[in-house]
Amino acid sequence: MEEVKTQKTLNYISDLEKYEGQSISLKGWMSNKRSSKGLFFIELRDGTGFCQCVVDSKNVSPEVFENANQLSLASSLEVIGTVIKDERQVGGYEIGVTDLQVIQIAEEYPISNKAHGVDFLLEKRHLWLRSKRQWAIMRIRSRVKFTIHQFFQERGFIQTDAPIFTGAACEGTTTLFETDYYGDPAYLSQSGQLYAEATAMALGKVYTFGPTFRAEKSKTRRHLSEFWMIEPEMAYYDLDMNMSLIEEFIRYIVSDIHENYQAELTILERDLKLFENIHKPFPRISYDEAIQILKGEKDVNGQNAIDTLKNDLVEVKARIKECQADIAEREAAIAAGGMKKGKINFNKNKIDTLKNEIKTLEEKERNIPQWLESAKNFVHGNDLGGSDETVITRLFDTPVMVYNWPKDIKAFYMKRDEENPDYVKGVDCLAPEGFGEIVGGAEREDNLELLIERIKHHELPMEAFEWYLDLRRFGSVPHAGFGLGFERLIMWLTNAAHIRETIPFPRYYGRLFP
RNA sequence: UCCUCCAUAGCUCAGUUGGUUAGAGCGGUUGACUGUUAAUCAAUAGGUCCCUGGUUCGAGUCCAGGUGGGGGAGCCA
Repeated sequence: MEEVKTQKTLNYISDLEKYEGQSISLKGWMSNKRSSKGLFFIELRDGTGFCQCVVDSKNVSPEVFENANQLSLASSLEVIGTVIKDERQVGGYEIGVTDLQVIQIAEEYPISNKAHGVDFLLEKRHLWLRSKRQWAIMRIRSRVKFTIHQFFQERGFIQTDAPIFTGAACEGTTTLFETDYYGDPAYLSQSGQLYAEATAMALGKVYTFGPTFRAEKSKTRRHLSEFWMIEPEMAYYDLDMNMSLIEEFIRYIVSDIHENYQAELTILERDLKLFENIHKPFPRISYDEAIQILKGEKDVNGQNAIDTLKNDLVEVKARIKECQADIAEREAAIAAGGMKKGKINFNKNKIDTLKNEIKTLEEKERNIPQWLESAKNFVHGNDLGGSDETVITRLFDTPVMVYNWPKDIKAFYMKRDEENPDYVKGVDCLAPEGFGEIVGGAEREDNLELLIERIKHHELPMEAFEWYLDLRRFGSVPHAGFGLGFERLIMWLTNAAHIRETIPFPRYYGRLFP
């Protein structure tokens, strides 16, 4: 290889403000290029950020100018130039290029800066991760992971890992992935909770943070087959202490992102209302109250769930009419003739965009009546469905905690309510803006006899739970914990359209590659 | 497993009651333009209309079956 002129220390886009007026070298990839006569605007990304590099034929040699000309999308390169403050730029700085060396000219890059379908992008996930939105989501994901550890470590929690191979289904409800374990069947863990209960009895306050696996053939924007879950478990905590911890925890993470990840939130076009409201207390409502709200029997802050939903439907229908009128108008204008080609194309594009919007709206138009029916006809004692959660959280601007659930729809290990034995001390935390359940938790049943009764009632294999029952035989104490779906939290924070965007390489029904 | 929508150029999509040679934008290529922000403008290449069968003088369009995908239900975080 030829001797390459490079500096020994690397400079990064994230540090540009330190180098204002100085000459530096940046190594990265070209994410976009615009040109004018004698001028190239090269958008460079280096992993730490994005920055426009200006190649002016007046300031560089003909060879360097030709190098810039050759660059194709995603090509790798090194740029040497002066850091110039420029308010027009997203990061506030641009590079006045003096030298530019090509590292590799990329083949035709499949991902353009225009719209793509989700399936196509997931097929190219290894490349899609380079796109600006994905970049922002991955950075926030990394930060939240760090912050979660920080939150618990600061409070004296010990991280304990739960096994991934398990011999039996923890809760006996969901479908598990079966594997061959030295000739015996084993399952990929669907929850680390029971193990966290054991380590909590050893270490007091603990948390697990690892992958979990569910073999449900779910095809929704909120499900993955492999996802990360964080599961704190605290000895001597009751339901109220548990709820307070959930609230403090979520507020801590959301506030941290708001304070430190402004640039990423801007790229993601995240509505900042979430961050303004996160300091308000999270409402705690019982299951019974939630049902009353859902059925429209009880208002929240003067708002009625059923009326709100009906109003949504009216608005959707009105918007569809608006779009249709707009399309008709533009089509008539084109048909009338005398329009220039550029203007015709602009209008055709606009029409396509409107048609797309109508498709999305029509899907809502089909769904909302179903949600209305589901809400109105909700039978007390059933579990809340995804649409029911949306209807309830629609009325709040902070996360909402729903506690005290009918025992038959919850897992066997939840502690029964002494005052009302048909209920258990479970809690679900629902995120606003339609993102739904992000936390499920409970105070655990600490009474040996009652726990055995519940295992029998759920027809679970008693022998598989003997070790778990030991936790109640030897110094049983009140304790509580919760599980937080990491990707659901990221989805909510980043306003991701799909949970598949919140993990580098998503695994779900129908996808194992890349 | 059920309900529902969809499959046309590399990508995102139009394509009318079945009718001659299937269109646009983006991306690619070539050219113009010295401050562009998904730049703009001009030209140009690019097609197994998902598969199989059927109806018809004639199917991208209609019918049946299949395959693949989106959204939702169930289940859940």
